[in-house]
Amino acid sequence: MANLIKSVRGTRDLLPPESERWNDLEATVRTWFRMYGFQEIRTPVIEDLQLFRRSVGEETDIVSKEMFAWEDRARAQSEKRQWLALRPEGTAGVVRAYIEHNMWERPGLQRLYYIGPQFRRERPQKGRYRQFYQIGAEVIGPSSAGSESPAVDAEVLEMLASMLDRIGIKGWTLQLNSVGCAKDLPKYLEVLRAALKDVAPTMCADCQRRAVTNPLRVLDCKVPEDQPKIEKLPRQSDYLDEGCREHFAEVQKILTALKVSFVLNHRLVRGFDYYTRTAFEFTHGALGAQNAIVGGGRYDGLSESLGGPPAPGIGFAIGEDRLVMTLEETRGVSAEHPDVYIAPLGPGMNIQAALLARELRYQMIVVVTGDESFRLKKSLETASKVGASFALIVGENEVASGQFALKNLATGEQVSVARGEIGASVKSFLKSRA
RNA sequence: GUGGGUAUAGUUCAGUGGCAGAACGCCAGACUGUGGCUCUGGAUGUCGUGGGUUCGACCCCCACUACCCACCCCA
Repeated sequence: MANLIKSVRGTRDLLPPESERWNDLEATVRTWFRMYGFQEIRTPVIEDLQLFRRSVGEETDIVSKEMFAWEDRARAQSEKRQWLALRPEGTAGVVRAYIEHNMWERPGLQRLYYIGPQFRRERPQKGRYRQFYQIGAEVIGPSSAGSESPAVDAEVLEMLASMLDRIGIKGWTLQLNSVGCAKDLPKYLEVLRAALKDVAPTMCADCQRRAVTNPLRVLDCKVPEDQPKIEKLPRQSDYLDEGCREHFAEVQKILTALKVSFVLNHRLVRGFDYYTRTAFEFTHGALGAQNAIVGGGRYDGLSESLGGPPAPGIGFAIGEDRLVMTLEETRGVSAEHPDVYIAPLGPGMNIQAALLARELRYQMIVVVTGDESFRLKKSLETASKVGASFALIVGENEVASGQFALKNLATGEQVSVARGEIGASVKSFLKSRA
């Protein structure tokens, strides 16, 4: 078994029963989205590489070194050369679709959600995969539709908080910050750079590098010795312009009134260039080093930077892999079990079993069948191993008489039931148990 | 991209410079169409890959690869 083909680095298979847990999770998330008027959008996994360069940002780690990208061979010889990429995040594609399909012409705000895989060529570790899944949502639209309102920020955050509660995530923390806007950010960066010029050389190697490439990331440093120095750096909150400051204050006011708990973290920095004003993260302690389960923020200039109309928006992405991981800390895994295992007995009985199975399935009963070649002993053994509630014996005698042996595998009790009654007696038992 | 750890049956893991192991799981049987419990039997490994040391390597050495964890980054 040495040279079998295996799943490639950073990817994995989701097998039952874990896959069922993912489905459960997605089902509750979908209904919760619906309660807030969100509808699903499905965009391609492949996009034009330029999309991510222009939205996430050329200089970010994600775009500069973590993308799976290749040149489209069909066009390589023509003038219209094109580079394609597997999407590393979901917002860019949604905003691209918003622009491409003139969605600003639709009434009101667009409330869109998506569930799907994202790809980043990182070194895998706990809670970090090269193919990972995000549950994301965006609220986007013209300002006239209210897209810039702090009420939208607050609603999105309140939705997330109650969604996490509903899913059963205990002990999350919401961290909140305002990262400024196109008007005030350049000024803050200037001040920060100036301050770092003196301090950075005394800090850790990473900070020295970040002071040049991405000064905001210095705020995110975790090296203990650097902390006092970072605390003395100028704060972004002191450089927000009037509008951003009021906006942020209003978001907090609503959240407080709604009793959504949060902590302000003026050092919260996000990794994409498009974020403006409200930025946030939901973190959870059970995840090790990769402790963010949700990340998001406002992106008021993104549409325009992609050549679209002004369309302020706010969105987030939940790390579904990490969400499931935190769930496993608190809940047990429950497997799916068939209601009835049909044990065909002897030549020709596979056909009879198929007929009966269809009748029962039409009554929404979960049916799995054995094979007529099996000895009854083996069929019953398999039936109890797969966790079926009942075994239904289908032999020549039963077919001839129309009376079938239905065995309760938990109690061992066996009854003879007329063909038309099988579904009803199975269902009444399942109902009594539930 | 950098550092540390790990690699033996389907799974979780023992193990010794001299014949490859356990538990669980899987398959079969304990007289005909009755499971769970029990008993008996069985299969499955190039001991991650490639080199080296040695009379002899699963074990010692080197390289590679993969996985895990951390840095980095982020969901």
